[in-house]
This record gives sequence, structure tokens and C-alpha cells, in this order.
Amino acid sequence: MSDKRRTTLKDIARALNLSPSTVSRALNSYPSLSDETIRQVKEYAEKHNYIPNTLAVNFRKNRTSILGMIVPEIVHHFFSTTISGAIETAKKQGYHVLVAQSGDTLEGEIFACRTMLGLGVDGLLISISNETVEGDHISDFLDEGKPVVQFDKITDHLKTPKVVVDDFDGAYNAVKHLIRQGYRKIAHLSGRMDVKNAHQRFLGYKKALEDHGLEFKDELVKNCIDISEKEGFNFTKELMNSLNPPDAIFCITDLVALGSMKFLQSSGYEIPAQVGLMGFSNWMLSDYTTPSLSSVDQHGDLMGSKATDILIDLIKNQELGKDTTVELKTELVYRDSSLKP
Amino acid sequence: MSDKRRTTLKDIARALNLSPSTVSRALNSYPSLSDETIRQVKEYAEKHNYIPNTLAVNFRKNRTSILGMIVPEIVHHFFSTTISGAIETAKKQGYHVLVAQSGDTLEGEIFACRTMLGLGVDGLLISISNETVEGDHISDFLDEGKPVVQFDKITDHLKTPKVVVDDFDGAYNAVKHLIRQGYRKIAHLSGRMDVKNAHQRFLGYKKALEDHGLEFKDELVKNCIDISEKEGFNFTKELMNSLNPPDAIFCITDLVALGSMKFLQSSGYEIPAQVGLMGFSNWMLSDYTTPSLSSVDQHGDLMGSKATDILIDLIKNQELGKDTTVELKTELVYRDSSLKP
DNA sequence: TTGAAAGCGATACCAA
DNA sequence: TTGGTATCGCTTTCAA
Repeated sequence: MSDKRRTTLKDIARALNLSPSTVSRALNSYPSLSDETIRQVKEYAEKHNYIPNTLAVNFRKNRTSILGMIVPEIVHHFFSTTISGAIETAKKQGYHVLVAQSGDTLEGEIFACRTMLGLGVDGLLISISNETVEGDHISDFLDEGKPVVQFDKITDHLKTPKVVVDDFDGAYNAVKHLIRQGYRKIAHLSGRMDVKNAHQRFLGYKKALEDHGLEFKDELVKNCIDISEKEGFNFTKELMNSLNPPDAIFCITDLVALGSMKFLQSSGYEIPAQVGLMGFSNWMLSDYTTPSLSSVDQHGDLMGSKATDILIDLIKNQELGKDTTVELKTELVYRDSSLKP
Repeated sequence: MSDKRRTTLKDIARALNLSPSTVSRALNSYPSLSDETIRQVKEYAEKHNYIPNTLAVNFRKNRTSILGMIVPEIVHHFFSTTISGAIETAKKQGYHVLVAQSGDTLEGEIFACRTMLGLGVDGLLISISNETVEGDHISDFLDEGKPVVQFDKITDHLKTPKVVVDDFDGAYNAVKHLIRQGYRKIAHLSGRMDVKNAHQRFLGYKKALEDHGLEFKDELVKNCIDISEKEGFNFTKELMNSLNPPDAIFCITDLVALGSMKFLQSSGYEIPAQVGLMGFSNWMLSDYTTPSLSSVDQHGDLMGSKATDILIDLIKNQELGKDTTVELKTELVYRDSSLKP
């Protein structure tokens, strides 16, 4: 193993006959220094390929420039998008992002919080697991003076800034779009009503119907438990085989919509002619199905980016932040599955 | 902001009338210490909620327990899978993974390497960008005694351990499968021949034909430049409209296969009855197309996991590793698009 | 405008 | 078995 010692600040000081403090200040461009000194030091540093020892700086300043980020699952189009957004935004401000996944379990989330706190991250970005309720493990960050920003899947138990998508609005617009296309009996494959996003989407669906003079019918709503393709398939089957089948289905997720699509196609229904279909999330694959699936884009990159901006601001100002919520607008993506001929 | 100072090692020493060194040793359970001292120290530490300052430890030991990981794009099913695999494996050994994306550009890769080196990662996992050739920025890690493990997209210019998928074998099996299904004129939508993975897949395709007594024909091979859906569409059009159209197409990637599928369907060809189709990568969406797309799974999680294991071993043994290559086997995933009725 | 020196918290060497 | 102390590299008062 090669082991040439890196050039240190002291080396430069010795070589230039300056004190370490002066060199430090020069490298950080302190205004009080003479331009000549600064130039000289920087030139020498450059020439000798000086790389500051971040470990020492961090230690001294008691910070790491690392943001912790915890998501339920990394291998998930939406979350990988938020991660990408966070990383890029952090990069611009000289921060790094350390990612962990909770596996959507409380246990995994607690473990991730522990190790991140131990590592000394400067702040936390988190989208909580399905099992998280109180979130004491998250409060630990706040207790240590480290800000936390929640995004997408959030809990109101924690008084932190939050960034979410306006699910209500997104659902409302999706359903409004279906109505405008001429669909009249619109069903909703929903999620668990105790999950905030799902509930909001349900409310948006309901409101859109009411605002457009369509009757809300309980039997046209089915609640998925694990938001799976299979559930989409089965509930759609149930709906279509009922006495009063819908002419359009708004699904809580693209995956559910895919299940729905599979049932409809396997039973000979034509999409969008006979049945309109809308998903939510705008997964990559919605563009590649046949017919392509209309959906609601959640702008994950923007969400990750926004949450990161807020977090870095708090860190820089040494604040913990208020219990505020930023709601990002969704974007309707019209594709074939909802465009009635 | 709460700002109670954390208990430090010195605090404990003072309180128990011991030297800092003894306390340090006690907390790390040095065998030379008396059990009594150890018990006493640990008890006090526990009671006063002592948390070692990781920053100080890292600084002193000159390590971070952080692995750098650079991939072309995070928002990509395969890479997010490798990331997930790396993170989970690192976790088991007490390491963290810091992810960056190069955006498939040399510039982005160099920047990522710089910041990671600056941060003081203990080692690097990298899947190089399309633009990377020499990779001096990667050698910088080796020069500092930090091991590097390449995975998936690799360069032989760098003498490091590598983990890749056996592309040749994967392609060979895919084509063999098509032949066994009864297809006889098998085309290949390939990639750039100067990209290793693409070249290997091409060779595997060719060999499979030869081994099964089928003639290799140049005009049945098309080279995609940016591996896009569009190229899949256009080249398939070209092939099918030629004098001697194929009865099956093996695509370098699922995305290309999707383009292919779209053209075939839009032109009324039946898959798999008239034309068989195979992708490569086993993207999430291959399961959701109609017909579902046969593909070759690259086991990204395993690749990330394996590369991480190798890297951590090297770090622990303070070695840089040899120029070896681990080839992981792919797995054929048979779906509808290649099962000739 | 620059220097001297203390110190961040933990570790490890040399003594005792 | 334990203590004393230098040290890691850098930043930051306080003084000059």
C-alpha cells in the first residue's frame, strides 16, 4: 500500500514561513489578509495538491456536512427520484446525503436513525414507515439540536417542517379530468384510510364528484390493503361484475391501475373506450403499457430537492424549524387510458 | 435549540478518578484491565448516557466507516437495486454507503470522486460512466491507500477487483432459449461495440447461433447508440420491412425491447406467435407489459452486495486488492413474449 | 495583517 | 493494571 502522507496545512506554513493560522485564513480567503499572502498560499496549496482533511475540519467544527435520508424502499421509482433530487440539491450546497431504507418497518427505521445519529449527520430527511406512529427515535435528532424535515409519508406527531404533495388536489384533478372526458360512473380503488395520502386522495375523489353533480357511491370505492397489482385485479373484477359497473376507475397507485388494466383487458373491456383508467404516481412504466396509463406525477425530484433546501437552511441557521407544511402541486399526465374517443 | 454538552470520555475520567486512557480502554473492553474497572466505567457511562463522539474517533483513526458509491444514474431500476444491495450488506458490517451519481458524464464522475475523497470515505464502489476511459480520478483513491471495487460498467485500465454479470453467458442462454422455442431467424438489437457489456452480449448471441447450427447474418444485427425505446422501434421497423425479416429479436435492453414491441404490435405482428422477443435487465416493467417480456435478470442486489463484501474485506485487511473479476451468473426469466405456442 | 497557542475528543505510546 | 501525555489537522480566540 502506498502511504505518502498528504500535504497538511502545517506543511504549507512551514514551507512558506507563515503560521498555520495564517495559512488557514488564507485558504478560506479571510478579508483581513493581504492579497499577496492569499495568492502565495493558494498557489503553493494548488501546486502541492493540498486537500484539506475533512475529518479534522468536521471534528473541529463539530459537523459532517452529511445529511441523513431515510426512505421506506430505495428500489421504488418514486423514492429513487426523491433521493436523486436530494443528492443533487445537497451537492450544490456542499452537502452529502447518506441514504438508508427502513424496509417500511419501525424496527428498520429505528436502526437507521440510530446509526445516522451515531455517525453524526447534520440533519435528517425522512419519509416514515407504515408502522411509525409516535416517532421518538426521530425526536432524538431534535433533542440533539439536529433539524429534521419530513417528506411524502409524514406524521403530525412530529413538529417538523414537512414537504408533501397535494394529494387532495391531485386526485381532484384526476377525477375532474375523467369527468370531462365524459365518464360518469367513476370508481376508486383506494388505500387504507388511516394513511394520510390515501385519505386525501379519497377526499379529492369525492369532492370532484360532488362538485360536478355526480353522486358519490360507497360501493364504487374499494380499499386496498397492501396496494398491490393483485388487489387492483381483484377489486376491478368485483366492480365490473357488480350490478352497477363503473365506466372509469381512478386508482390510488399505478401498480393498482396495472392490475386493473390486466383484468379489464383479459375480460375484453376496451380501454379507454369502455372503461377509463387513471393511476397515481406516474411510474416509469405508465408510459410503456398498452394502452399507456394516465397518471398523476408527484415530482419526486422536486420533493427531495425542496426538503433538502429547507433542511440545509435550518442547519445553517442553527434552527430546528417550525411545524409547517409545504404542499407541492402534482401534475396530470394524460395518456391513452383516459382519453375517451 | 437544546445545547447540553454531551458527556465526554474526560468527564468520566474525572468523575471516577481515572485517566482518560483507562476509561477509553475500559469502554473498549481491553483485556488487560481489571473487570472491576471495566464494570465501573461502563456503568457510569451507561448512567450518564455517554455517546462516543464519532467525529473524534474517525479523526483520530483516520477512517469514517463510510463507503463511497458512484453510479451513472440513481433513478434506474438496475442501479437502485445495486445500491440497495450495497447498503444492506454494508449495514451488516457496520459500514455506511454514500451514494453519488455521475450522470454518465466524466465531469460528474470526477466531481463525485473529489468530494468523496475529501470527505474521507474508506473505499469506493463504482460503476463508471460512458465517458470514462483512463480513470485517473479513480486511481487517486488507490494512491491514498483506499481500495476501489468496480461493478457492472467497468474499465480494464484500472487494476482493481471487479464484479460483473456474465453478459456473454446471459446472452447465450437467452438466444439458446429462443432457438429451443423454435425461432430460426433471430435478430439482435445490440449496443455500441466499444462498450464491454454490449460487446459480450453480442458475442454470446453469435456463439449461440453457431453452436446450434444457425447462420450468423450481419444484416440481422443493428447497433443502438443511445439504447433507447425509439431505436428499438425504428430498427425493428427496418428489420421487419427488409427482404428477410427475422422471426425473433433479442434486444440488448428491456427498454429497446419495448420499442420493438410497440412497433410489432402497431404493425399487427403477433408476439410470440409470429415474432419472439427477449430483453435484457429484467426491469420491473417487463412483468407488466402485454405480452409480458422475457428477459435476463442481472441480480443487481447481489452485485451490489458482492462488491461491498469485497471492498470491506480489503479495507479491513488494509489491502488494495488484485485485478480480479467476479462474474455473476444471470438468470433467464421466461415470460410470454418468447414462449412460442 | 499576522502569530502564538489552546483545544476539539479520543487513542496509543511509553512509563510506572 | 493503570497513568501521563503527545497527537491527529484544523480553527479560533487573544495578542501583537
